[in-house]
Amino acid sequence: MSALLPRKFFEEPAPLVAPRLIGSRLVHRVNGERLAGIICEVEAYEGEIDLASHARMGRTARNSVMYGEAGHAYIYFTYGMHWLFNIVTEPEGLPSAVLVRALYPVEGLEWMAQLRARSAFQEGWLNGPAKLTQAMGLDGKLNGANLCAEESDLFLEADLEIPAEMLHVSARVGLGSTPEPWLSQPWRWFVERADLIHVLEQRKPL
DNA sequence: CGGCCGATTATCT
DNA sequence: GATAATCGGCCGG
Repeated sequence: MSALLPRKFFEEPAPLVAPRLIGSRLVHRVNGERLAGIICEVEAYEGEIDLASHARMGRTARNSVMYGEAGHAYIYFTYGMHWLFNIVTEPEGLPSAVLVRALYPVEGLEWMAQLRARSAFQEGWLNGPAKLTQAMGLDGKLNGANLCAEESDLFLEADLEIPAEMLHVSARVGLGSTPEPWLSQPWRWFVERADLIHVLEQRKPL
């Protein structure tokens, strides 16, 4: 049994929580089966001051879970067709979240294949924020879900230590006309050569 | 390869 | 009425 990431883990600024999430395991229990992937790309969105964040215009119906307790799921719909999955950070009242942009698939690959039949390659199933929600079966029904409760069907487990040389940082992507300095803020973290994660998995001590 | 473009609709001005 | 924390297909070099 792996350890559930506790509430405390998430009660910090998103740019601190985001890199620590790399290597942890996101699990969705569906029909008694586990769908799971190792987090290998994230972005931080921190506070109303961050002009790339949904919270930049203050609290609205859509972004309200960002203002709530840390360790809940913020799942929103965009581009008329895609769901994106975020993890809320910071204590209540401070709107912050970490967008999960890529996973490496490790459990429930058969189900993922069903959910994402159109992609031929397993490698490509979870390497994008909208692709991973589709493969993991995440959508608006799970918006606000508590990720830290024992009985939750969606949660995170401590898992891999990613070697520092595999972890990279860059500006966030897809922000359009966001003004500086927010456009260039180095708040994206990702694993280069995510395919090597399966080697790390096999080396894991029991 | 890389870059451009259309899809499709909830949300906010 | 405009925009969007994207994706996949199509085009040209």
